[in-house]
Amino acid sequence: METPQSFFRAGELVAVLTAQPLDRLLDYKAPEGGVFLGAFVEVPLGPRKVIGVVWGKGQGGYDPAKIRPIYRAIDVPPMVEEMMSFLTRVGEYTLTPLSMMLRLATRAPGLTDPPHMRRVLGLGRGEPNRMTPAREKVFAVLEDHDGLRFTLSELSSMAGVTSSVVKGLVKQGVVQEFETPSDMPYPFLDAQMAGKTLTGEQQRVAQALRLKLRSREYCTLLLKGVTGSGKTEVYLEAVAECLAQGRQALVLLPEIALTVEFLDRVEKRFGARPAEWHSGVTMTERRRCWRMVGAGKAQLVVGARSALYLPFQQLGLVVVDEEHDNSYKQEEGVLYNARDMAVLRASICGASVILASATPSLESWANADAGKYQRFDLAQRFGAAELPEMQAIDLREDGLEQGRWISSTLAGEVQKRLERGEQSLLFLNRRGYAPLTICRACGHQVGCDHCDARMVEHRFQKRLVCHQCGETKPLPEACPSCEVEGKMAAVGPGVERMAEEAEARFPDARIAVLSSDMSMTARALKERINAIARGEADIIIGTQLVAKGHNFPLLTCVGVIDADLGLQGGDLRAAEKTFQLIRQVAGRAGRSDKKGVAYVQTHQPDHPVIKAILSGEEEAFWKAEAQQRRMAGVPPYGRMAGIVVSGPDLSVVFDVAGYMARNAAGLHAIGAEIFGPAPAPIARVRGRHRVRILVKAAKGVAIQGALARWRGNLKLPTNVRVSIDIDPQSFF
DNA sequence: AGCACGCCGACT
DNA sequence: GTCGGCGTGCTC
Repeated sequence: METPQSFFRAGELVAVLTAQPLDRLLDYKAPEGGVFLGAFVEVPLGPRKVIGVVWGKGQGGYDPAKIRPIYRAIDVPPMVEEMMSFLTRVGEYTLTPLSMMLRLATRAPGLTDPPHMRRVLGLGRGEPNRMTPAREKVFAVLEDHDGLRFTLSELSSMAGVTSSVVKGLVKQGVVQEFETPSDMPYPFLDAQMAGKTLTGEQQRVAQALRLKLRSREYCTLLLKGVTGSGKTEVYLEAVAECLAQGRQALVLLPEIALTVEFLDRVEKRFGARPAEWHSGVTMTERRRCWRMVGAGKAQLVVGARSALYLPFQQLGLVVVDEEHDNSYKQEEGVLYNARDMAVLRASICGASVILASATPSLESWANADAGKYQRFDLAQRFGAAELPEMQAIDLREDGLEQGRWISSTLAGEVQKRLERGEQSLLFLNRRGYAPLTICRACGHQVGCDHCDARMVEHRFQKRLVCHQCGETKPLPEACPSCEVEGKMAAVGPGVERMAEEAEARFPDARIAVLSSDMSMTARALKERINAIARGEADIIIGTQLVAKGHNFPLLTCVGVIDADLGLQGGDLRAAEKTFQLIRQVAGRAGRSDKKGVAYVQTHQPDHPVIKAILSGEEEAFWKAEAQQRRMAGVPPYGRMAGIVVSGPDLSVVFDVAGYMARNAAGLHAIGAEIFGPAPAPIARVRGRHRVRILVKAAKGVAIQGALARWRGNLKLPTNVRVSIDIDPQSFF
């Protein structure tokens, strides 16, 4: 039955939301045949045709003579009301115009195209004029796969003949061309297939998750499991339950590199691969994914944060794996945290959320502590009995030589592993060769011309690279400032320089560097990691890439080169991030039956965070950290917003920001505090100066309204932009 | 976002 | 005199 509001007859006035940055709805006339609420449509806008969604009944108030009809409805199922309300709520929360939200939800290629067809070949009629051995092979393939059809390249490679053989047969009509929709349905995922045998603990947690799914009511579950405890196997049971209910499931991963391994696991568990959605998939594949999800025909999607905006028809479960990972925070365009928006989306459509991590974010820990999330712990490691032993190496005692970063104690431990044929991992969260290049004559530091960042030397590429904007330039022979030649020097270590030191110290060892800037596809990277995991390297040198969920069964020694690195900079989350990262890296050691040890090089072994890392007393760490934040009134015990004012002229930008800070009565009225303006963490990006204001309010206060009015009242000079980041990731 | 309209500097 | 810079405003 059509409810009165859900269908509009031809000629009726409807409000359409377009993906143009208009920030309001436009009225159109419903087309011939009418349209449903939520229908994806093409509408005329000025001289163009743009995509839109029927958002409700017409608002009126616009010259009726100028109202044009909807051009046509697009051949995809209408947006469900849950999705419309999700986009509205995310927009309100993040202070993003609704049109921009729709843009996120329609980021699929060829949405307005008619269904793509592709040419496939099957058995035709009659006999070929002449039978040859090559032709026989083609017929053999077609007859073996009774009635199945293949593309030209599939058929010729399966038959082991060139495509011209097949083309010749097509010409005679004995092999026939057919048209078939090119968006292939995804293979069926069999939720009834038996999974891996679970341990008692895993089974108990899996069963609890299944029961939660069965209630079909919104809930968020925090699944905390130490590295190697089988978190994935456990939440795949929840996925199985969801699929068995006929609902769709979404698994979010923080990094593309993790998807390949995850796809394999899904295939083992459900007999086929799920849909994939992230920046690495091809246009055709994206199109297929979006359309199949919208048609309710993709049972499971594995993807990056933007997969949250896919047009699910009946979403039952969202898993946010490695939920503490800060790459879930979108830092450009629409500023949102995918972990939090996953919870919002699930709460709107009665789905469950599983937040999985070995080292949960303080936010999730606090929500579980407050009873908002239900927490499940997997305490036991599968196989290996315990977490690696943690040992501090006090760099004040175990001194380092100039230009060296591996202490003699750590070197000795690595040497022992080499002799035993075991692997060692040296962890340093810094890409490139050296983070800083200075002139020994005048002290000049080489910075990026467009940003405020220092250029990082990448010796493999023989260039300096800006990690902010990607700009590169050759290593200068002479100082760009004083022009003295041959005095440019690399200062500080990056992974490439660590590799150099390791090669010098362990000349016979096979050394592999794993860093996120190695331009590799996800598959190639996974391939390399697998090769290393099989034992094709003795010493692995890596950035935080290695902390994220890869298994190295032969690894028994982890060396954290600089545990103090993350604690500098005074960021609010510095302690939490350092704690999580080092715990994650340490968890790489001793996964199979061999015991692992993690050596943590530090100048401050008595620092509370370093002590918590070493002792492994997580609950104590969290309680202490929570207390600190509660006292400071910062997230998750207070609300924050970061306002970045940017423009090409620094003094104009500062004037605007200063004016904003002084004229914020509306914010003071709701009890908010204002800090700044101060230069933003990265004070210049691509030629634009950035100045930051921080707004802090009590937890219960909805600051969006006041912020929106504050921004709305401004008359900004041209070229100056103001962006508001609710719940910013970094604070200073 | 695009695209047109419109008002001021350096060219044929 | 005009070509074209991009600031401003509009799109149902």
